[in-house]
Amino acid sequence: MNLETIAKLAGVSRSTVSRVINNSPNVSDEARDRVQIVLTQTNFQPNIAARSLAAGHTQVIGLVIPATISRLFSDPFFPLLIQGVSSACNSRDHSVMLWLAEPEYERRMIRQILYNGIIDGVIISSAIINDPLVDALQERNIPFVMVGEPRAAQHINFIDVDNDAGAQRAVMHLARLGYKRIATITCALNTEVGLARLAGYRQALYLSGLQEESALIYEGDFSTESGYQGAKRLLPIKPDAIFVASDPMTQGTYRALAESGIRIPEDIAIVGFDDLPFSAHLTPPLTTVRQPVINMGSVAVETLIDAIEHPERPVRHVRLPTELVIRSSCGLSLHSQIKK
Amino acid sequence: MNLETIAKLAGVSRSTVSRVINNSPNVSDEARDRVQIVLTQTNFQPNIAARSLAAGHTQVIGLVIPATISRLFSDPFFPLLIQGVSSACNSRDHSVMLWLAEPEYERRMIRQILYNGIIDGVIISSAIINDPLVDALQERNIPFVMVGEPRAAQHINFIDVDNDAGAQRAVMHLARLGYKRIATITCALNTEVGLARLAGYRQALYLSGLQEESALIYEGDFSTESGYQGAKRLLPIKPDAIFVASDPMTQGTYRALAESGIRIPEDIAIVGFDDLPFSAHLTPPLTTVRQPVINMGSVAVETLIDAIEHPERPVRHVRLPTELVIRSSCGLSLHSQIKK
DNA sequence: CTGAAAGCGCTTACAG
DNA sequence: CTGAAAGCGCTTACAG
Repeated sequence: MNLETIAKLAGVSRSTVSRVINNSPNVSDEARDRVQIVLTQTNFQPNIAARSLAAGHTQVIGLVIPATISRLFSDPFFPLLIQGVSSACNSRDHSVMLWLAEPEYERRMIRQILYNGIIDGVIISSAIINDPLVDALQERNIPFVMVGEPRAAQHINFIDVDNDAGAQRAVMHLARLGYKRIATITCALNTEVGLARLAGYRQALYLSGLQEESALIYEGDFSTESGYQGAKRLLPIKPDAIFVASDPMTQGTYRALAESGIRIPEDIAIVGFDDLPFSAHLTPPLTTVRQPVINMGSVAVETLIDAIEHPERPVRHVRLPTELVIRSSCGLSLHSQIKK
Repeated sequence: MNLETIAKLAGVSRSTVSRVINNSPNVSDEARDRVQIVLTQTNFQPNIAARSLAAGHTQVIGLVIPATISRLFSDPFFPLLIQGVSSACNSRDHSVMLWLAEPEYERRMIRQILYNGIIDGVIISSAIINDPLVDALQERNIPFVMVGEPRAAQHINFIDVDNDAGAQRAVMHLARLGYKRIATITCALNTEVGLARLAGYRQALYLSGLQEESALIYEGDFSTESGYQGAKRLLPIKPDAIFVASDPMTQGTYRALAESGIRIPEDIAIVGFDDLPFSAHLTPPLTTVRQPVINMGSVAVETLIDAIEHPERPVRHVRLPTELVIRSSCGLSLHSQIKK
């Protein structure tokens, strides 16, 4: 079943069939109708490989996620992102090819991604700083967009959230509620997110006239385990609130507090960042900064497709809004007052 | 950069280059060496689309996961599986194309999967019963393997774990420790896993001379929430142990018990099924049946590639072993005794 | 063992 | 608006 077959059935040439499939305007209504009918009757789907070869584009995009294996499993961020990308591709009639990679991927994988000749562009999520893939992509002029603002962003399409402002917002919330010794468990500080959220924390302390204290800052690494360790380390110096810079770590923090018999929010307040599906189901439900992850995936796809179809358009930096979701882990909030 | 270029550089024909790339035995050592050198020097990667068109295969496989969105996020099973598939593909020099779908996918997606002409075969995970994709695949004779035994499995390649035996093992463990009123929170019972694990539970009760009691069986749906609801529902009838048929539900169960002030394992024992990364980090660490998810993904890939390359070989049913991992949620176990 | 050539299923100037 | 034809980059009988 190929163009030839359809052409014969519709009584036109291969060229015409190709034109109606690709929505070319240069087809008479009559011809278009005849072809359309055969198309739907036969359930015809053009061969992507052939199209790729002839047209130079495939309607398939690559999604590469260079995250450590363990983070991939424990952080719902990734399934969420994949879902956003997948569904947007779907509705735009594209397909997605997936590469999961340890942060230091091998040259072989990069080569595969670059030269397989079957991909119109790529989305990179959570790249490391100075990702070699990024250089290669730029050099070969392959369209790509990053999820998460990269270090040198001027000529790179990216989608992100304002991590700095979001973090600041979360910590200001704490400060306004009257907390004085606000600690933080950061994300890995060799990532841009990690840095940005820490900067937001500092800003907020500054704006609130609170003293920064290095003992109150614990460097985590996104993992639940580091949230646990962080809490254990912080407790002896008695913070009255902790800003945990990524929700998965929050689970470890909750556990550490429970073990020490410290109650949330009575004895200590917790704010998170992400608002993943589980965050609302912690005990107590977590007050946290919401990041629209699925939406980030979709917007990344839209941006990529746009960059593929209009290479002349300028680079795009999309910054999606963040939102503080108040639940009951900070006490004193409207929500928890109602509960009492 | 294409075969032609390489051929020129190596002083041979296009055909010869193609042969060395594809490991054809019909090449002189001398020619092979010359080509090989140019190949590595130029970092050449053949165009998949062209290969596909010419050879009829692409070295790319499709992975389709028809799970509800919410399950996709909350159940680490999926990232784990994707990881297994991805890494096995990688080491076999294949790529993976991903389709996430709500269980009732549209005809359009099925068509895309079937006819895109770029996929050598597909892996389907967690298919629903009577999945239309499966029928279509069979009809068109496209190689595929399922992760999770399907209802009518005779002519279908699948990878699974012995869910029945695993569940039985878990419940026998409880029975041997002396628990008498053993309840269960099942997986969705419109899935094969759900049915199989329930069957294992029943078997174990029977073998232990325990009375089955319908009030002790609560139908969950894999979600944490259902684990919570299940526990709430079960508590009033005072079970002394619960077999929770999938670890994500276990988190809800733990929460419900904590809210009611019921201690694990002192007041009630819990066994799970899956052994996902978080299972070891619950408080107390969960005793559960380990399922080698990543490995299942890899074996699925191996099986698929084998089926693609050797269509004449018989259908394969792979059943990976399960293992009871004893931690401290059932009390009385070696592990918890040591801790005391 | 090796090369010239046909062909995979499309797209897209080009001529009409 | 439409069709004949060239061409995308490979693979693979076929002949030697």
